[in-house]
Amino acid sequence: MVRRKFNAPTSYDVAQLAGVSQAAVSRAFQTHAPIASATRAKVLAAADQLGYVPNAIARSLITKRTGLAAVLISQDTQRETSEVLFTLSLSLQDHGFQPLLFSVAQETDSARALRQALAHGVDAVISCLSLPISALEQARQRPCPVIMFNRSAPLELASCIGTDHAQATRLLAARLVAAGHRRFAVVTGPLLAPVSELRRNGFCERLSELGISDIVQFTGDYHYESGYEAGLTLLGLKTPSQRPDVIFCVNDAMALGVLDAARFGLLLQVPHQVSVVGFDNVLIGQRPPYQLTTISQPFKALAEVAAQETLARLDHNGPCQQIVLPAELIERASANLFPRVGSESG
Amino acid sequence: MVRRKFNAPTSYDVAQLAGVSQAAVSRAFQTHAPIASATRAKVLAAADQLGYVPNAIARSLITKRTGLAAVLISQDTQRETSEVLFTLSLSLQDHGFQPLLFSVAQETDSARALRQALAHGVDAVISCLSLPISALEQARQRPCPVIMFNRSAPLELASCIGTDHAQATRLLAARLVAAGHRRFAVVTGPLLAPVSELRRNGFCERLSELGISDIVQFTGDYHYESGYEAGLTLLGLKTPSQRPDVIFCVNDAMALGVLDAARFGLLLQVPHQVSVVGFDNVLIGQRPPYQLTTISQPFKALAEVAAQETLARLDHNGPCQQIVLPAELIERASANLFPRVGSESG
DNA sequence: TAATATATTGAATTCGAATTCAAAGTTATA
DNA sequence: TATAACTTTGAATTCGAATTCAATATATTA
Repeated sequence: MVRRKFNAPTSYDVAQLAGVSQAAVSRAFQTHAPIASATRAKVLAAADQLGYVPNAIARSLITKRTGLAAVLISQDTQRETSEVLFTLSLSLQDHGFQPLLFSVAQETDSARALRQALAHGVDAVISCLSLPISALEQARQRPCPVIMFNRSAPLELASCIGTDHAQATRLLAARLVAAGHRRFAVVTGPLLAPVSELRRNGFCERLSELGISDIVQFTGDYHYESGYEAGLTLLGLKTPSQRPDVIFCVNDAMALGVLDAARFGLLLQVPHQVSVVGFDNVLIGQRPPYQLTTISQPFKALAEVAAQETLARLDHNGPCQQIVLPAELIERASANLFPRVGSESG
Repeated sequence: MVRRKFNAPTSYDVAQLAGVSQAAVSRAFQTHAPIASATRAKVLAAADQLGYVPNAIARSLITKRTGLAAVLISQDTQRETSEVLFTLSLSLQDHGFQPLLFSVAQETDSARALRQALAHGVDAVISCLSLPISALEQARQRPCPVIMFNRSAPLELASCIGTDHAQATRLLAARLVAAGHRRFAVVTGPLLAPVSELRRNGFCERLSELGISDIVQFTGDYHYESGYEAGLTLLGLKTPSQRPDVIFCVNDAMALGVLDAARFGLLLQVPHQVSVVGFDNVLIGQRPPYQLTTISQPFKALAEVAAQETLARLDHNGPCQQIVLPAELIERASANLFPRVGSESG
């Protein structure tokens, strides 16, 4: 008696039942293989009867394709963005890839995650984490294409798909100035957090171009609590006339914190006494108690582009591309943002 | 010139450089293989020099282990639970498994997802989706252990790890009655949604045991908007005396909707005129504008248990287990929930 | 020292599907 | 009808590491 660890039938079992060779079975399950349709029908019938499905492991050993796409994320990048992950998953699946998740506790563990992904034979890597050059070079010599998602990298080493954070905050800055705001404060993420930097720099540079340079800054950590603290600090001044009349937070979680600090902590009127703007368009921001003005990233489109880029890099051996998509300003009641007059180019 | 699609060195390359056989290389990378430590050192040095890492695909073909654990989720099960996914990922990774994600648009697509997972040769399946018996049987005959996460299944076919939803809502019901509430309303998820049923049934059964049977019900869809609608419907009665004095929603998203409908839509005082309770303990519920009383699932513990159960089923060929962990009541300002007198056993 | 037990070793085989290649079958053309 | 051109087929090989098994080397015991 043959004793297999797996009971799953193999191509030989199917071949025997269908009265053909193993090669025929293999061909029956491919789209462009030379096989008579009658033969294929016989094979598929036999396969169906046995419940046969080609073994993906054996297949990848010879085709060098696993159908796996590594997705590198960290707790932080995932926190407000299960939306990203889910959208990305669906897009990847639609294009024939299964997302293999590599979660790291800290973004600095990204290199190890990449190495593991390569050992698993993934066809491509989609990284929501920054990666050191050395890691990117390891991937290239495989070769295994890397697609950075909202992160940057040298274009000869990886494709970069992302939102145009800086452009979005440039437009926001101009819009706020046009609406009459003059005293600005910015709440950022941790120092050196790449996305935080992009958003802040776009905002501050445009303000500076418009002649506003004394911008109060507060360094937060992306979380609600640090936003709350920022709100108390920035708005709880002895001399109210010095108080910023608008606070821009580089993400929504902190903006919600600022809002609550302003209203519940300091009993200020929003947006009458202070305007608050966030970035991310999290669900809760659109609810009645918050009505947060914010910027929305085109995640669906980005995920779709990332999946397509994965295909392009693999199938057509395409070059690394940089693709940035514009974000959208969502106007709600948390900010005075009067209708703009004329067009404003950031 | 040898032309390989992958440039990665193989065990033969390492063997040649180290002056040993391919078998020796293979053994050098295993923990309990018979090999002299001097030989292993030679091999590892050569491997290091070439940047060799064992090819996981080839290894799995013969070992029948891929190190992959499928995680089945849907948009709904993921919506409020990126926490689950992340915690689960970390636990699985800690135990040597890499989570392979299968996202489905609807829970009814779960069988197809399971079939795909099996074709990918996953070592185990962790399903946050209900699965039809036929699918579970396919998995068993592999054999590939299945662990249901907050879903039920016949215990001879799958392990079931989950929160004790019914017990939690039973305790809640008793607690609300003890606090003096008498007119109850329940907002549920879609009809037949398994978790929604567990939560509602526990709640209603306990109320019924305590002599309260006329409980108003509203069928929602788990989303904020349906909660808002529920709030308007349940609380916007012509005769305020008929109004429920407490509304229990089977998840937080709907509870937030009810809260906003009560306060902003109908200008009612919470919890003075109506108490609202949810389930899930989403982040935003703990913020000042909501202060939602809710029930918190022990996700970290559940994820850890699920990962351990995966190991137990695989390595020790253990039997399917059912493990339920208690949930915790989080008391906040959205509900009148006076200190209980004496102990209450649900 | 001889005999036995133990530790290491490498050649050959295995896992399961895809692919190569030569042979056989089929159809189209002269 | 003979020939060329194409289609279909299966035997054999391949992918890369793990394992089996017989052979060799080393250590232990009598």
